[in-house]
Amino acid sequence: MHTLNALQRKLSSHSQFDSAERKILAAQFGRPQVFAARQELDFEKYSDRNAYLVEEGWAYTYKILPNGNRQVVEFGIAGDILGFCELQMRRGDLLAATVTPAILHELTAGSFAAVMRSAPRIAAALLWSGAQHQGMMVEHLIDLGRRSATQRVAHFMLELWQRLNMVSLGGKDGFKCPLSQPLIADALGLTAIHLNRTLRELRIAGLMVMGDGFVEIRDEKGLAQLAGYDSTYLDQAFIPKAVPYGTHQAKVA
Amino acid sequence: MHTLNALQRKLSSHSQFDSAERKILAAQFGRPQVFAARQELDFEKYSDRNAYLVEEGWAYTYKILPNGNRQVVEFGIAGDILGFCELQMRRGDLLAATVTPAILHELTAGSFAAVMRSAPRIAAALLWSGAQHQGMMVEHLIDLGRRSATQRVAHFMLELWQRLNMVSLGGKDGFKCPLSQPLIADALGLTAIHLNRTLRELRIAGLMVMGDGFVEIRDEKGLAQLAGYDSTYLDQAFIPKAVPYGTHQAKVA
DNA sequence: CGAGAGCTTGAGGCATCTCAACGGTTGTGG
DNA sequence: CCACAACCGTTGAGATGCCTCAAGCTCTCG
Repeated sequence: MHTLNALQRKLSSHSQFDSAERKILAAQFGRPQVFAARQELDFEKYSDRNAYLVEEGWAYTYKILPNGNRQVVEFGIAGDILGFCELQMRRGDLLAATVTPAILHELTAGSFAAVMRSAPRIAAALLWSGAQHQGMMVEHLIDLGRRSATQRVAHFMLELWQRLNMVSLGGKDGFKCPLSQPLIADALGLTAIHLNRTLRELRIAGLMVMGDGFVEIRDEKGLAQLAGYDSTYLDQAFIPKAVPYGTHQAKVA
Repeated sequence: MHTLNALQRKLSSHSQFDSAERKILAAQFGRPQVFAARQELDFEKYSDRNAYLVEEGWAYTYKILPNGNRQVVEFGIAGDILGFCELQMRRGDLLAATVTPAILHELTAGSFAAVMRSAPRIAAALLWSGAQHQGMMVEHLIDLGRRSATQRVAHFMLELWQRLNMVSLGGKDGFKCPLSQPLIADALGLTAIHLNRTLRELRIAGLMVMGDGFVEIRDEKGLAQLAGYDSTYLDQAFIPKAVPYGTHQAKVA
């Protein structure tokens, strides 16, 4: 039961699980597999569709356009679930791959349903995590739509840092980051070339330095102001007042 | 029970509801309110957070950046739910407003929980709709990140047309569209000025015409090819094979 | 030792933005 | 009923942020 640490760590800021709940999680999600770096992930590996829960390492989802352009939709780190929406819906054009060597749990629609059914508190935590995920997508949208290149990079790095800190993978003044410049560029809607120049600007401005697989945040406040960064959409403290979805003891007319 | 038609129409492509289920829907979601055009919607109207289900009319969610720029996140038409993720999560910076006069249902976290609990098939349909919604956000992301202005407009219009058709609000060769050019521009990450020129190009190319509150699709295939439009992410036919979330009769180890 | 990938820099081009202006429509208040 | 404000749609001219093309260097891997 030493696996599934990442998901529990992430959801723990929402609620702690007891041993029965941990058992359910382990039974349903506990099939970790080792993947090499730069390996494609198949959302249709079996007859049914499946999603991936990241236990360790980095992965991402992306789409290739007809003209060959690539748009990275999201990066998955420990505790993240990739392909959740593909689980619900046939959608052949969204692809996924690992960045680094990674340990992933393959989730099926059935295992998901079982968890939602039998462990209401986990279900609520997963929905909370889904809402957070959607908040990130909104922010990503704004990045691409209305922020300049420097703002995008600053915002992206601050968000990534906070996400890593939420699963104890960040450092005091930076974080390990295996993402290549072409990969980040395709997430931010930029050219790798322009991203490179933007990173240089941020370095010269004394705001942040990226290199050697590490991102060093030199001036958090400066970056936050530049990016208009407001982290409430990742807020861990908020717990909904109302009964969370999935508590199935009561009957309602 | 003549209200809530829009949601049922939208979800009907996923599954049909019986009279008991319709009763639950009406009891929990059936509090329609009339709103004027251009009216702000408050996600914190009551002590608890609330979302809005669109019954009739058009609305949208957006965010204002520190520099005054606006990014429209999504447009809501009949059957759409705005602020779902805000229901889960405190997030003060996302705003919403009506475009036209509109009839909206105010949804609370509690009413949502009650539906999820007591009507599994509706819960499954709502999750399906949520997945579709997320698919749209992915496509929106790609619009902003990797498509040219003409491609964005073409893609946006085709998607909107299909969404309207899904709730029987579209026409054979176009649709009524109350969105102003500044509004669409802020959704697509463009200037209103440039959007205007882009629309002219599309008109001259014989692909589509927008004017007088109507969008006329002149060459659907041409637009689809230009935009790289693939509508599978809105596919209505797909129904997941596995047991949907929320069926709570069985117990799982 | 060669191939492939990433990082970096230079020079030129273009898609889109900014600033500016005008006419039409709608709503509003005196 | 008129005057005015606010918003929208449209067009022009100039500026610029980002892209494209091109090249060289480094590192890793087979």
